[in-house]
Amino acid sequence: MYNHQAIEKKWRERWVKEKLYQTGTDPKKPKYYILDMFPYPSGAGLHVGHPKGYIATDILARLRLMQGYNVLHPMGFDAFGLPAENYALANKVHPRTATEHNVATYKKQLEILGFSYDWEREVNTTDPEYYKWTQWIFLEMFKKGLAYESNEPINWCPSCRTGLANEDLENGHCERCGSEVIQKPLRQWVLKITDYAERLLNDLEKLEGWEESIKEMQRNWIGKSEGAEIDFKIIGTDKTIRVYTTRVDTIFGCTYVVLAPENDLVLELKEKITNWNEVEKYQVAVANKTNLQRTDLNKDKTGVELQGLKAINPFNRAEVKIFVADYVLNSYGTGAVMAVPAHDERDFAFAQKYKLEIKPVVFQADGELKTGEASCEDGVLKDSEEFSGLSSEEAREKMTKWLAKKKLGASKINYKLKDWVFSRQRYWGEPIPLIHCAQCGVVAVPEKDLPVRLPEVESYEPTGTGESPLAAITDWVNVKCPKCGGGAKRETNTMPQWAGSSWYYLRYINPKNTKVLVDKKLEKYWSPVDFYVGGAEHATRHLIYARFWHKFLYDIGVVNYDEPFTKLKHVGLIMGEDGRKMSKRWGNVINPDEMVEKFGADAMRVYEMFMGPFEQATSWSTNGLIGARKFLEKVTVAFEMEKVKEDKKIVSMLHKTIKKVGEDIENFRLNTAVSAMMILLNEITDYLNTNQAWPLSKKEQGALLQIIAPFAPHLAEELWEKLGNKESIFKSTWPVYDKKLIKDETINLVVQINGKLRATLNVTADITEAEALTLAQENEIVKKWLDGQEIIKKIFVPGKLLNIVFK
RNA sequence: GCCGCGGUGGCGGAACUGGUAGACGCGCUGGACUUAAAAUCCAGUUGUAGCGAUACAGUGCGGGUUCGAUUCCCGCCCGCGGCACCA
Repeated sequence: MYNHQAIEKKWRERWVKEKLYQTGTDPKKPKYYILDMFPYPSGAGLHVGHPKGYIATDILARLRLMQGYNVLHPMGFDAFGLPAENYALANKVHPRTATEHNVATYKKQLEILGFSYDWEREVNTTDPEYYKWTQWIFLEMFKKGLAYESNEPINWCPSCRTGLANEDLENGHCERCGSEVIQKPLRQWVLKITDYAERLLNDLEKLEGWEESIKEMQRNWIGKSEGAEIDFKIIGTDKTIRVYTTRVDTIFGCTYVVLAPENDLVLELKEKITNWNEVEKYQVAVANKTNLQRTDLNKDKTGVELQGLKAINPFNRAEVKIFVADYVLNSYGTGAVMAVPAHDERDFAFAQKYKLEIKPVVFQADGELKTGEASCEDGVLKDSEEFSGLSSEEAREKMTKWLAKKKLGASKINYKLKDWVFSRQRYWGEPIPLIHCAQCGVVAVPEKDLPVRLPEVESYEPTGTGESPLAAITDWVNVKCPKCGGGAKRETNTMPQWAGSSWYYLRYINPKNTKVLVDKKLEKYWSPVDFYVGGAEHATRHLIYARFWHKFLYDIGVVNYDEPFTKLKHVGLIMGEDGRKMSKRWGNVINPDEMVEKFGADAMRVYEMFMGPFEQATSWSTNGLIGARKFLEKVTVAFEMEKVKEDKKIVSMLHKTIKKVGEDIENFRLNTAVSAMMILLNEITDYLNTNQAWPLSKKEQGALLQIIAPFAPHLAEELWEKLGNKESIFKSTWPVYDKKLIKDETINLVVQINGKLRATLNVTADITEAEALTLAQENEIVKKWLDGQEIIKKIFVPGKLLNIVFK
């Protein structure tokens, strides 16, 4: 049993003393920027799932270090946010105090796992010298017109008493606290991310190093759709209903139009609506529904006809009824649709319920038409006047042109992506650096006055009226207008947690320099991030926001690349031993500190990599961890042997393993890398036991330690030193495998008969087909199978197999 | 419903661009050591039949392509993740 506690402590101290992991700056060397998503330092501390990603990046970082790269492998903390504030509320301590405490705990926990972070570059989003630049970026956006105030109804969490972006919702519930979100009109700052929608979508194509699943989620989230807006005149008024559709081709089947109940047009038509009472009652009923009721109860469609009004289908002059119904969303498209029940499921359900006409106009090539349901596929148009006979695709193009010519509509692209609600009515966030002046309007805080620091407050309690607690601090709020010098008030909203994490990867490049956001020269060298690793839960928020900010910074000339992360992998969850998500509720939470103390950081590292494919979720098994420890134990025992008696076969195996481990780390296939090392160790141990000597020379023993080192850095250092090396193993050069040695002299040639394995022959690797056939035919089993058969075909795969086919 | 990913022993998982299915680890069984247990070491471990060599079946299900399919194609079933009245 090796003493992991003593060894690990010894080497951690030595690494710090020697500044081993200080970021390399030799300009002649290539660079590698490898980054983990930085954690939010919660009060609960790290759980075993956290380190999985960190271990993997650490292994790759250490490989790159040994391959002679300048490696940038930093860590920091995303420390603004609600939990610290709520904790502060409950315990009457400043959120900063709670945050500092948690950061210290996290650092300690990260330290004992032996990561090669350059802590001199640590960032913390709550540091005023950091958030100065978060504020600066916001101001640049403000100056470019990308930040605007909006009084539109926003998602409001009554429990957190704060506004939320669409991305922060989960089935109409607050993602953070789970309470039901309501719509509340409130003055908010909003960022025009939709201006970047097209680029955010298109540039996904360039990101070859990203997993398809995450790119797909982003595509979904951006939700581009191409269609047309069409005007329906309302008879007897000067008003028109503008609808949005992606299926102009079905317009001859339009039998009514629908407005969202909140559509302003409804109120404008009040005088002409003969059943206004009924309509108004419906509007109120819908307004009282929560988001959840509106979206989740998608079974029964409801609505009310606007009696006394008809609209005109611009294509065939048909008069159609007008409805309000809450299956139409005011926030998407124009808040109005043309209903084609024959070719849209929702319209079909509504038409059935209210006994409205269903008129099919698009047919499949075979003339078939489904009955009892809407047929939504493209087809060939009928009963569509001059457009009859066209395919849906042709029709869409021609009809859109027709609309444009007649000035009755135009083609239009819509996105599901909404502008980003960027303000929070909270204390523990970056103050939005704006000043409201009665004379000058909204004025940016001058750059020289940044950062706008968070003031000390008595109470963190949100006011509940929609104002941030900052609003109560009058001597902070009241300022002079930077423009006119008159009395003015500070903006009291703060930024969402996503703000600080939208650019932190740039800060690591020059964390000590507070004069600029990012040093251009250093940025040119280090950007973009070569490899980025983190949880899939950030696929549609953090990763879209960061891409958005990065593109903006690119546009204003701050950065050289228009995508921040070249390669991205997401880390699979570690589940409890019972296969369920780790949670206090199930009592299946594993504490990493305890595991490290008992079995060592090296064992923990090896085990978490060995568990399964990196991206996949797998269940924890403490027995598995013990298995990893046993492997390290074998390594230790082997290095107690001094005598050497080289063995060709095992030397060859070592070289194969060097090749495999190197390639597997590159491809993040860390489970098979560990397995390959275990196989090699098993061979070595067998040899040691029978021969009482090492099958490898001292130098080869060193190479073995070098490939183990990224996985189990402490133990590798210890044994490396024992081999007589004076310098750290991470200052050594990654071993190069000998191509000649990985070639096998003999192979097991598989002999199949009619595709079934019947024998394996141990033969020289370069055996020819003729030789193989002769040998095979001498084999007793093969002989038996071939007896009396007429061979019609032979397939020979050199170095692999011979397949003999008869009859 | 739509999109993405996946389904292999008792369990986690391996198998390169179609070429020995089950590597490696866990667990289990038997044995050695021990007064005993733990630890360690050795042997076995997909199922069925057989003392055995061996044979047959076998990678969610049903088809297909191929000398040969976990891998490719078609049609299903199930699980996970995301989105969801987005017109």
